[in-house]
Amino acid sequence: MSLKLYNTMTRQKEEFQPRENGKVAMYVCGPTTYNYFHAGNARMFVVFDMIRRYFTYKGYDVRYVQNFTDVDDKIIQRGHVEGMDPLALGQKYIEEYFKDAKALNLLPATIHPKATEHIPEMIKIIQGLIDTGLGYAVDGDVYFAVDQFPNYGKLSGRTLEDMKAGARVEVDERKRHPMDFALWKKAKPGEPAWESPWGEGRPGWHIECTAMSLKYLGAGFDIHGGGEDLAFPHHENEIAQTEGYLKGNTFARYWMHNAFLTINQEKMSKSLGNFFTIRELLVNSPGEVIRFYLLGTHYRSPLDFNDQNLIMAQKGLERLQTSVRLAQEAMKREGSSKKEGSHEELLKAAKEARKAFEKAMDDDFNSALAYAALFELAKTMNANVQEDPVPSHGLAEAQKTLLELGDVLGFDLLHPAQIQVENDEILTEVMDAVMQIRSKSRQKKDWEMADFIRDVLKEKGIVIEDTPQGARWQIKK
RNA sequence: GGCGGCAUAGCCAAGUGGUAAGGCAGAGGUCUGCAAAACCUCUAUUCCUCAGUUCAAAUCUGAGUGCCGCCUCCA
Repeated sequence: MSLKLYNTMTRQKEEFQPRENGKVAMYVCGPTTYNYFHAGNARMFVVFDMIRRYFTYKGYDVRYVQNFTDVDDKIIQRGHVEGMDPLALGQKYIEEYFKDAKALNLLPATIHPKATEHIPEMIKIIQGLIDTGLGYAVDGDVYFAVDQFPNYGKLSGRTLEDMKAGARVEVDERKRHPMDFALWKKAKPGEPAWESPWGEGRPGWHIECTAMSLKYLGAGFDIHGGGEDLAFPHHENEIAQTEGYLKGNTFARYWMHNAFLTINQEKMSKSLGNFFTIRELLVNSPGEVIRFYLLGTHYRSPLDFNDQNLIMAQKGLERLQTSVRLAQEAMKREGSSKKEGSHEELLKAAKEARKAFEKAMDDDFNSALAYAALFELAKTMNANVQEDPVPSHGLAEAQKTLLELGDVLGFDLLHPAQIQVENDEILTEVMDAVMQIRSKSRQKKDWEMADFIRDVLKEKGIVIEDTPQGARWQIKK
């Protein structure tokens, strides 16, 4: 039952050993809130949400911290463009984040700290770095001296020499080393600013994660995650400043990075402008479909985004939802099968699905492989659901397992829309009447009328299906 | 220039030494007044190319080709 995960730091899969028995402390880099988040960001959120859920399933008490970068150059720039106070803009998109997160069924983090609420903690760390010679102030800016930190580059597997050779950026003359990065930025007039020992300014990008992760998780916490583009420079710099501040103690024990979402094989990014926000995608696709699509590929493989893939995901998810629906309908029917064989087959299938599911997820969270376990179970359920009488006992267990495992991946296979319909008394009564009328037509072999009713309702998004046990209907958008 | 990743059926996608999961699409069949759903059967002698290691390779090694990412803000 051991769980293996790929650690970017060591470039191999390692057995997960928590810092503290039975507990997992993880920090995931959250969004910079200057816009709605896009599908690429969503992949990261969904992947780590899935990881978090699986740890919980395994019995760990998970403390999950995801920050909001609510002050930074892009927010200031965007605020300027929109004629809005940058800090207010940052808050606005924090609120919008939660709307989209809900649609994707992302669990709220244990703590969602904001950069702007942790300035004093950051100043303290920066001061500590200056005191030990790892940081230096120049004209109101403060930089981290990378050549004073022995293992700079250990996460991304490069050396200062490598980077010097490949430097593509104009070097700020005031820096002691070209790769030195900002811990504190002096404010220009009109920019959001906080008082500090070096004058008015704002924190550099990396320092917030150091301050907030140390505050809420403490040194040497278990997992630090993010998109693979964060490995360098963001996480590299976090390691340097944090372990420098901690006098060499380990910052985080496992580093996890998800691969990108691509569009036409190219990285989807705000910089390239080739992105879709989740808000836009939600107009045509339910959040659960987007989620199903995002987890259908292992998190460390690139995933190409297009409409066809989204449609395939929708069909796949519907298959699982249909299976649950069929099982529920079957169990409502009278009687229970005497045939032990069906019970046995279902119980065995449930057991094997769980086993295969766990095996897949234990191997570096292979959600794509875990899907196969769900589909196999659904297939066995479907094959037994038509039996009359119904093997209720085995079916109930199988359905329970399918729902539970689906939930671990963040899918509600009970199909919320359907539940809503069932709670709508008027709709249910009207539909009962319509179904009776159609049933009469069919008894009189008035196929024209029966088909007409079916066609009209289909246009309204209500699908009627005739079965040996009678007709049934469901909402399908 | 430095560092790293990927290449599996029409499409998506698992599989890292033992003889190709799963999904979507497609074909045939069962059921059905028809339709839908579901079920059954079929759909990669083969995993970018070439060479090598091995009893055995999609999996390991080397060379090559193609695509992508990081090195600058980026999930």
